[in-house]
Amino acid sequence: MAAKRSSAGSRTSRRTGASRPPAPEPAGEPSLSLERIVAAAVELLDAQGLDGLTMRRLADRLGAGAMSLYWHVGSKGEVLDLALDAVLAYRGAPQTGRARDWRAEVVHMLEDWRACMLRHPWSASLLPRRALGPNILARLELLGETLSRAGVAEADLNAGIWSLWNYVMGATITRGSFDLSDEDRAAAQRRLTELGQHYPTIAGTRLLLDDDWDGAFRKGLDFLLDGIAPGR
Amino acid sequence: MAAKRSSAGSRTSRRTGASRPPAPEPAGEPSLSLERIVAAAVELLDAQGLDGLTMRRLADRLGAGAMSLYWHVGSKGEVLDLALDAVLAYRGAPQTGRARDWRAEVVHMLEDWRACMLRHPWSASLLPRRALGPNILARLELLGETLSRAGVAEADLNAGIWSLWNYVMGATITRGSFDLSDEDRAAAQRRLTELGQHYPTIAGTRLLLDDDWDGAFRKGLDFLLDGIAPGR
DNA sequence: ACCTGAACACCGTTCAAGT
DNA sequence: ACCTGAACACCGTTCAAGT
Repeated sequence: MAAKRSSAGSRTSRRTGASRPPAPEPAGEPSLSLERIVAAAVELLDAQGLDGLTMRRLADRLGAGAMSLYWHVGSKGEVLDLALDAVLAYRGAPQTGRARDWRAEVVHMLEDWRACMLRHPWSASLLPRRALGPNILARLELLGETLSRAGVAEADLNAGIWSLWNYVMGATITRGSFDLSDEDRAAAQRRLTELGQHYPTIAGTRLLLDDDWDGAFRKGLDFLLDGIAPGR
Repeated sequence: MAAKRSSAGSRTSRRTGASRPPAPEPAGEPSLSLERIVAAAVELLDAQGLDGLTMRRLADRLGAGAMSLYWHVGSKGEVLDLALDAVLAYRGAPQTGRARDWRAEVVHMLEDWRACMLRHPWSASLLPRRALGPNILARLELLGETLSRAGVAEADLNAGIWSLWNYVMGATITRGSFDLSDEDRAAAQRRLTELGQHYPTIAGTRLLLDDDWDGAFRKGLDFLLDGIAPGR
């Protein structure tokens, strides 16, 4: 009953529905709607990054005047909230016939979460700064439910959920940022090697040149899960 | 020999040194210098946040014209880099007479790291996006050295370091962001309770109202350290 | 109900000068 | 060597109108 609480459906264009026959995409600009705005925002963010999203540019891309957006949306922040939630829906683990390992379930969901954010590199750094939309809450719920089923004590449940959140956020934000500057990373490692006497350990392990991001993510996640539910 | 490679000392005002007697702070504005600029930037960031730092406002606060900064600094990004590094120096653990537990060493350094960033709430979200300065590298080196001493296998060392980095970054960025909006958090939890049938687990554990940030940080860190160096 | 242009109060940075 | 103001090409958002 409390299903359609979000604003997503309330103001969208009904023009094509009621008085006219549902003219099949009349070739011209199909006029504004929340859905179109959010979709265009995601495209623009993917193409140009966080700084690339500008109300003027967004309107341009939609063939509208800059101020037309403000009828559908309260502020630029709202556009960001909606774009973020749009990008984080979870389809769930693939259904094998058999009941799934709790650990496989958690790993699958978190790797998918990370993958979603890396596909939209602006999203990771944005997520901790904005309100938690329904898609994010659903992921947290799945996490809590699965850990609980795995036997994590009630008193440890919140700490377990947040530690996984923290790990995934930190890993993805870092990965997304460093990705932009392979050049800088190599330069940093070069400087680090020059200064070998100051940083012998991490110069030796070539910390800044380690390229196996996916493997390192999985490995750290295993460390953490080992600690959260030891011996399972 | 490669010690003073950073730009920090190269262009600073020598006015008070050579031709004049070292006039003891002549009451007027002491003119610009990299040090003064960085110090003012940190103050401004602390007071107004990331969006509050503006080249014009920064110059204003220093009693200079807006463009004067650009003689000392290449861009706004450079100001951010320097402010960030200035804020992350590590004094090391307090020296007790006895050799320190490796685990206590790691926990101390990471809790201090987190505390530094929370004292300057703009810093956490900035750190993963910018180059790694010497203070940050020194912390990573300490981490690697300590884990290695604790017996973590060479092959696991980078993964161990990065997983701790990820955890600390995620935790601190999240903490710093949520701090700004207790109101929103309460509202989110209220909505979450209303929608109890959709999110029964995290509604039950009151995930969004959990206020013991320090305790949760420590608990998650213990999970992770248990996984990185099991049984020590 | 939906969209618009002009205007306001800002940005970071380039440039040609000043001292 | 150090600092400056004017100017350029932008921002998000308010407002008073248009249809």
